[in-house]
Amino acid sequence: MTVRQLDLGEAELSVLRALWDRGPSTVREVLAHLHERGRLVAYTTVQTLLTRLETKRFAVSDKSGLAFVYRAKVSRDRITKSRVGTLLTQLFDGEAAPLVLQLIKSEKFTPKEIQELQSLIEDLDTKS
Amino acid sequence: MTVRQLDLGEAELSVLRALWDRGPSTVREVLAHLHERGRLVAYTTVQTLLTRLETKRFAVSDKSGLAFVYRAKVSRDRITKSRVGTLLTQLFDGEAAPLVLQLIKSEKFTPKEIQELQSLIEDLDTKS
DNA sequence: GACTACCTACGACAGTCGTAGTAGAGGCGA
DNA sequence: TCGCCTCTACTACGACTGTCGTAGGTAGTC
Repeated sequence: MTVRQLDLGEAELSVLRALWDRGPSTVREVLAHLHERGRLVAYTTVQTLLTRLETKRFAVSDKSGLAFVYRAKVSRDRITKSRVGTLLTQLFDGEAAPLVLQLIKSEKFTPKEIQELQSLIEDLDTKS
Repeated sequence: MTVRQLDLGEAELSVLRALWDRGPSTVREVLAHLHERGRLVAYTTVQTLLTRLETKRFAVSDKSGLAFVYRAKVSRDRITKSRVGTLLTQLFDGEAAPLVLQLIKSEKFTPKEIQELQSLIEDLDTKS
């Protein structure tokens, strides 16, 4: 069946990110934002993507001025969680620990981040 | 352009996982494996997916007996890293720390895992 | 009023994915 | 040998995605 309704393509996600980063924006503003980070798409492409985001209920639009202003309707956190959850299911049998371990082994962290990690884990430790 | 050659669909990934889990397998064996975990696809669907995996160089086949035997050609680790990398890029600007923090906050860990995390982080700490 | 610039609506198109059917070859038991 | 079972090769097809082009409205400007 493939009912993957909570699904965002990569391009759609980049547009949604623009809305998260900029706040409510017009097509043109999103376009500029994308161009700034090297995604050289056409105006109408962005328009299509925003329309699709709206169809999928990830964004809403309202026409206050001349052009429609789009606003994200899902939080970054929600999408993030969903994506991470999918990854976990698909690759780690839903277990978070292996992923965390791998990340810690293979990625770099600043001392500050390490600090933060440490205190978080100590919290876990005392709670359990 | 969208040249995302290292891309696997969700169904393709589930087949690849079967190869990782079972080792070299025939279509029928993969099919049985998938059925066991509730993915009720048709024989020919699995066949198509395996063919596609081979086309994309994620698997190889050889006909030793009656049927082709497929074998994963990429490691679980490689795919995992690539997937995690994509996620990081798309949602966390490539930074691992925010993801780790979120995972630690929102997921559950066993005492043993916490232990392991702790010692890993201490290692990081002394290295930096 | 006509020109120009910008906006939206809609259609299109190719590539990917998930899913599967059909045709035909090869082996094996009756 | 005949028929059946299983396997492979091919084809198909709809949904989804990424990417745009064109047509047509609207609003200042000369």
